[in-house]
Amino acid sequence: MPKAKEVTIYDIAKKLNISPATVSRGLQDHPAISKKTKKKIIEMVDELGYRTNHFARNLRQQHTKTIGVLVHELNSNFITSVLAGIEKVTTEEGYDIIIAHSSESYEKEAANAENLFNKRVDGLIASLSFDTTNLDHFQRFIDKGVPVMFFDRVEQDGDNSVVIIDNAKCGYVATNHLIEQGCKRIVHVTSSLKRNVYSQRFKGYKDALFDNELPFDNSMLIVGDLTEKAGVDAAMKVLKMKPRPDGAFITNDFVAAVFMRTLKEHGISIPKDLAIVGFNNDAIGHLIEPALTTINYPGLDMGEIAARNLINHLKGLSNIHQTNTIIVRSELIVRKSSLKKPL
Amino acid sequence: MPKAKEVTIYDIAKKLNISPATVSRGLQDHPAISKKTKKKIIEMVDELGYRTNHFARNLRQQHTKTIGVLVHELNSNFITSVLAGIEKVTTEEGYDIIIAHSSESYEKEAANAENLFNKRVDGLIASLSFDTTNLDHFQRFIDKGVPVMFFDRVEQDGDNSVVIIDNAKCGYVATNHLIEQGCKRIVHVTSSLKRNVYSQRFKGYKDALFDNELPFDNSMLIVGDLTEKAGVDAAMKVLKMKPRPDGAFITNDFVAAVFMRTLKEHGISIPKDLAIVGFNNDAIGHLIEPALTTINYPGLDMGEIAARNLINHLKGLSNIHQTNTIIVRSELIVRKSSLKKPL
DNA sequence: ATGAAAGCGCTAACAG
DNA sequence: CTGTTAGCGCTTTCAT
Repeated sequence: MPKAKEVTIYDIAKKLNISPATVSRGLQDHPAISKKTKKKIIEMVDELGYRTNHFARNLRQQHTKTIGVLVHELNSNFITSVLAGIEKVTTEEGYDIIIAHSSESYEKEAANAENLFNKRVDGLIASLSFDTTNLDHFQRFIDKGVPVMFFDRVEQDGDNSVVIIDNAKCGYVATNHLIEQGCKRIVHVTSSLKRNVYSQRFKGYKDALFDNELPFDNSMLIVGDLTEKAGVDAAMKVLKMKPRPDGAFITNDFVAAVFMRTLKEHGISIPKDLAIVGFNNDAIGHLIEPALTTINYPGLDMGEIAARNLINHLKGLSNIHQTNTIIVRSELIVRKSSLKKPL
Repeated sequence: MPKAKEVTIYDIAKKLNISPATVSRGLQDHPAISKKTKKKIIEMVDELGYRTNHFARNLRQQHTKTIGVLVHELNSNFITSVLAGIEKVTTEEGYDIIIAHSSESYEKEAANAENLFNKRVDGLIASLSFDTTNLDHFQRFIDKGVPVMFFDRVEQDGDNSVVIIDNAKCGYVATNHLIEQGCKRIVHVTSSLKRNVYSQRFKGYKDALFDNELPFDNSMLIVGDLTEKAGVDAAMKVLKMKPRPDGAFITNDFVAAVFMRTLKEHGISIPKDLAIVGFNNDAIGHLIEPALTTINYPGLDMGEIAARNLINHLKGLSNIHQTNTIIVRSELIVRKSSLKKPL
């Protein structure tokens, strides 16, 4: 195990017969350093293989140039696009990110928040886990003046800064599309209504029914988690309902795919007997049969926007607390799973 | 923006009328500190809301207690399970991880490696990107004595420590299964044969053909990347082949799903006309129709093993360079996409 | 069982 | 344009 000593700015300074302070300044492209010395410094850096010691720098500067990202899971298209968006702007701006995921558990989310807090991230971007109901674990950040941006799964009352889509509108559009296709009895398969995204989609769904003078009763609302089992259970429930529903608006593509498969296994024809609209535009959507109508929303943009706003705030260029809520566009993508009528 | 001053061990020391050194030792559970003072320290920590400054500690100790994880992508089941495995043992051991992904690009991989190197991770776990052909960017780690564990996508010649499955065997088993089902003309859809995993699966495929006295020629090998387009292209190629193949061993479930969909769109019946075996056991596999026969391998275990070995090495408990290659189990999961005969 | 003191590598205020 | 100096918060000999 070779143990080559680390090169420091002192080594560079000595070799060049200048002071460490000058080296430090040269390295940061400080305006008050002559081009000549800068060049000499850069050359010596290469020659000696110097690398900055971030710990020394952070210790000194009292900030970390890293931002924490707290998500519920990593395994969806949507989340990975958000991550990509965040990554894009953070690396542009020279920030690092630490990604933590909570596996949809409140405890883990709180623990991760704690950990990121202790790591002293300069800012935080978060999407809440499935069973998170209070935001106490973010209080410490706020108390210390560490800005927090929430995205997608957020707590909207309160004065947090959030980046979201118009979930109510999406729910409305999805449901309305089913109605236009001739559906009269549309179930809604969703997840915990305590989470903003689901409660709002539900609201949009109900509004669409109401506006079209279709009745709603509670048996048409099927709540589960987002697992495979939830999809199967929902399908089994629907199979037992009389009269049988002729449409389903499902809050998640994966669940929709499972739901569809299960119904097909029981001889239901999609979309003829029952039309389906999902949510998220995940890759599975156009691999299953029939291809899944769904709501698309731009994870990449959400990530970029969240990160951009956070960093601008950090740089003092803007204040996060002024632009409280940012809504990004979303759209219905029509595929075969919902088409009872020809286009 | 409130700016509450950070609490340091000096504050604790002062309050307790002891020295900072004692506080430091108390915090690390040093044996030479009395239970009484330890207790007092812990209490004061809670009272003042002290949190360790990792930068000061790292600066002093010259190690970071973080390990870097370099992957090609985040968006597969397999990778997220590996990550979960790594996370499990690293958190147990008090290590942090920094995840970087290269989007299958060599440049990004090299840049990420560089970045992790500069972050001074204590160790590195990596799976190579699609078009990585040389390992120069890891040389710096090795030179500095920073241990590196590769998993899955690795470069096997050379004396790197790797955690892998027996890809050749998997290729053999998959192909053999198709032969048992009565397939005579089996194509192999795969990705760059420069990557060990693909070249070995290819080898297994060829060996199985050979052992069963089936001919192989190059038209049966279809190489692409792992995108949707690759799946479509492969299917189009197969449609034009005469005589038409009656089996396909495909190195990736997603590509297999696209491949299957495309063939079905062109009137090919699966598995009757053409049987398919995929690889990875991704979630799509049992959502598509017919459900996909595939090779399952335990990402979680691979992650745990890689992390465990790395950390043991770091702790001096074992030497990574002795146990060069670790092979974990893998298995064929038979579903309908390959079943020409009843079970 | 505890304390004093030095130093990890860097930056920034101040001085020139 | 450059140097001097102090100090960020922690750990770790070496003393006691």
